[in-house]
Amino acid sequence: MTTRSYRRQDCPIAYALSVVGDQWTLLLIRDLLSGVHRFEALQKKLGLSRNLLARRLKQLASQGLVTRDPLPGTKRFAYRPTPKCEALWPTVLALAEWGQAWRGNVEGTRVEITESDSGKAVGVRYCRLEDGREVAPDRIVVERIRP
Amino acid sequence: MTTRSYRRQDCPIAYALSVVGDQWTLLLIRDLLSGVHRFEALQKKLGLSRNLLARRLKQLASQGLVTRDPLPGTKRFAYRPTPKCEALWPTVLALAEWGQAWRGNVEGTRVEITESDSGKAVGVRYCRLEDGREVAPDRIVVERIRP
DNA sequence: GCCATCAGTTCACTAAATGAACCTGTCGGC
DNA sequence: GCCGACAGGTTCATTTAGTGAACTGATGGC
Repeated sequence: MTTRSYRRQDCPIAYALSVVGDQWTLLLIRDLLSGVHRFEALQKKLGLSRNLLARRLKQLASQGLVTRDPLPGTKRFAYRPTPKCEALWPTVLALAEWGQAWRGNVEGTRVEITESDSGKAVGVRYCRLEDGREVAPDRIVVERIRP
Repeated sequence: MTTRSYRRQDCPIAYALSVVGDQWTLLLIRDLLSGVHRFEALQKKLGLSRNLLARRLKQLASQGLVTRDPLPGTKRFAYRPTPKCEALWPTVLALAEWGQAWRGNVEGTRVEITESDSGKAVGVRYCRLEDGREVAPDRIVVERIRP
């Protein structure tokens, strides 16, 4: 990736954006996470230039977000998300919730999150780590701690 | 903003990224949300060109994420986040958590989320909407519902 | 053997970001 | 009432990044 000036910022958000913060990467990750693993399929689904897709995949591989696995018996490949990539699910879903809530009354495709066994609706929220209870947005405090 | 091809995708994530998905916007929002409201201060803190900052602020204003309020008695302005912008807190904090967890053992600045009255640690997690109980990541199912 | 598909690469072109200089208005000092 | 500093921009030349089309080369099905 490029050496943007914000990479030098000492901030986990800046770090995260230096890895996944360009125009296509989070959309690419959305598709990798939802089971699209092949070059052609990704290119067709996203509509970005093959050129750039190849570059992005290399970058993601070099950052440890995807692996490039040869499909057995062929010369073809599957790009599979690693745990580092899967850990972006909450980010992607937080974006999806925001998009749904604020895109106006466009009746488009929705993203629904449910609990696997009960089928009950789930959202990306704040939780106390201690006991897993939800905390309302107006009761949270965000601090930056410098080492 | 530009008319990138992914804007035409019918997906709330693509919509969200069409608004906040470029290189600087989420970093800009991080600072707006943490109380930096002035043009000069934002430019110095972020280090992006004044040029581009002016453009991004206009775009964010036109999308309803910030207001440009004249400061009383002066010809100066404060850029303040609207509720639409504040609704991006979970996205920003999910990115921060990911950045912290995966940037390797760099001992840099951390972002800590706590509950205001108890001071207990809080994280961005999945919660059942019904009763606000945390749901483990391996028990969630994500579906796209087409209208 | 032939055409289609997959996984790229190369290249010319366009769009966007960068960095520096410039402009205007205000305030404070003197 | 002149000077410098600062806030909040705009303009412009240069650099960098993204786009789209064409090309390569290996497989695979029939």
